[in-house]
Amino acid sequence: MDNHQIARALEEIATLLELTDENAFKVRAYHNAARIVESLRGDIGELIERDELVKMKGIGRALADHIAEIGRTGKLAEYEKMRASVPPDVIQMLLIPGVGPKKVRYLWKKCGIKSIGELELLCQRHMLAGEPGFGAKTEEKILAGIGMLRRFSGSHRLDEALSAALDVHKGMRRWPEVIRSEIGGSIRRRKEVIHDVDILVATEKPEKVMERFVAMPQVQQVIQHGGTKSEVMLKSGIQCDLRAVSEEQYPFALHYFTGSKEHNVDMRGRAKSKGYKLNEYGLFKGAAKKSARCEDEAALFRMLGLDFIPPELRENMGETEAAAKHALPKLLETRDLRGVPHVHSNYTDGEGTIAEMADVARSLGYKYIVLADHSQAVRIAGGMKPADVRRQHKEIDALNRKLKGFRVIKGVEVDILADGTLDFDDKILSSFEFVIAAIHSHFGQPEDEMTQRIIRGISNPFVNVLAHPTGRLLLAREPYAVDLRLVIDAAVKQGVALEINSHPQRLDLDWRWCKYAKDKGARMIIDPDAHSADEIQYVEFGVWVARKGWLEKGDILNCLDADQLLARVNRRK
DNA sequence: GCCGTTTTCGGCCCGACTGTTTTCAGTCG
Repeated sequence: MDNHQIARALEEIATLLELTDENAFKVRAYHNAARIVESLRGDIGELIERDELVKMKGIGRALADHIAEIGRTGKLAEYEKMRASVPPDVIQMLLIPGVGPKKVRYLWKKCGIKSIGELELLCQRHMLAGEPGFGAKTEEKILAGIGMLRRFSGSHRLDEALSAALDVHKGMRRWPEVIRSEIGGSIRRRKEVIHDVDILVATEKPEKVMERFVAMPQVQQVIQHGGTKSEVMLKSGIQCDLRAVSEEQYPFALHYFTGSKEHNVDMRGRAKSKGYKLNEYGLFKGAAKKSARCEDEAALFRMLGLDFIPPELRENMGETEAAAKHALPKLLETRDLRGVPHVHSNYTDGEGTIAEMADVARSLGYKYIVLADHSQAVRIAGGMKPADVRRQHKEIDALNRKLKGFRVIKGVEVDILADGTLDFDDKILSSFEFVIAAIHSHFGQPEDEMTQRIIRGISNPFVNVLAHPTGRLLLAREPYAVDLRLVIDAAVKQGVALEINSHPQRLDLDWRWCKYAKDKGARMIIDPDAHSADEIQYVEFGVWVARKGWLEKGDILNCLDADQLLARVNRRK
């Protein structure tokens, strides 16, 4: 079993333990272990063999043994019986907003309800009110929750959540009661998938702000409406939470509501060990009623002996330890990028002409683009035949003669065919200055076949970059089965860079792999895979991925000028 | 279940909101 499968098994056990009313801290230990295993890069089999899991923080003797058993046998004997005793649809009920393990357990054990459908029926017939802890309002809330669950998946891509958040936030900033405000939560941490929008305001009149918030035109339904905290469902289908604090409390609250939860737990533990109590309202020494003063988040980190931790890093992946040792990376910034690789034109499935794409990139301050239209096999995108390539290269030459201080590099996104050969022969490939290789077909191959296919594809000496290494489409298509570890190792060996495809639908390479790739000596490029001129700005999303992955300027090839970039990649041939 | 520069036992982050409650449990983040 691989890391992901083991993590899922641990999550499942944690959920089962919740339903059986097990010690909450034990439940947390399993959730925590699942997260650790999920973010582990490298071969968990080796760690199991060498019995090194137990050395990791959060995994003790018992969990290490359990993980080993799951890794070897695919299951955990101790929990098989429990799993068999809980009907799978009972677990589904936990997905209903407002329904947690305690309620599910009661409904299942005392009322015999085994599925969301049964629960819905009983609520509609008002047969639940009267049970201890359940009333008419609870029935309404459960029905609303079921409706919400059916209408909305509850997961949204970062670009969609961000634009919904900005829309609400823009309106809010005009209110006279709002002193300052910010979008926090996983959007501020730039996670690729978002569950809800968190907004924080500093104000002296929280009730007034809450009234305005729940009455906003973007609001579809009010879920909660309190004096300092409210939750609504937006018409866009995204849940939006608002918290209000005072000006003095704001930096503490901003840190708290940015998360992640795991980062916060770590920070609070750190505060506690230094004799403080940390919450969203302040940092309190001993039993003090009055908080230490911090004008911003940086001051809060300083109080705890830490360097400022950028929001993207706050995932409890070693950032506080690094901050304590003044060893945080100097993260990549968008202005470090000099050029834009991987843009498409109307030669294939792009909307813009080559000149239009170049113009927009130039107006954004970039020095070059790498045009990379599809090769012939990608019929649906109108892939280029050799004659199209020759025509395109003439057009680029003519354009480059006219452009001053900007360059269009002749590139291609060539398909890796099912057997690992490339869609153009070496003669045509040699006519390009920059070759990006990609998978666009036969996604269903078994893992070892896919892995070998990709490795064979990138071993062609004309290939410079492997595009979107897993092929995932967020919330739409799973990654294809591939051993990314072997692929990254092969890319490093071959001197092939890995793409951080910045299209918000892909964000592939995933940030969780960036650190592994970097440690192995890989280089990355950040590109928008732009199919129209306005998509060039997607590179920002790729920069966020790189930042989440602890990457610095020196890790990214398109922080180089065009000449340096080409000199660098041409060393292969 | 984990963990230890106060601890190998007894802690484990902390608070808002809601609904069903006369003081609190459940849920959520």
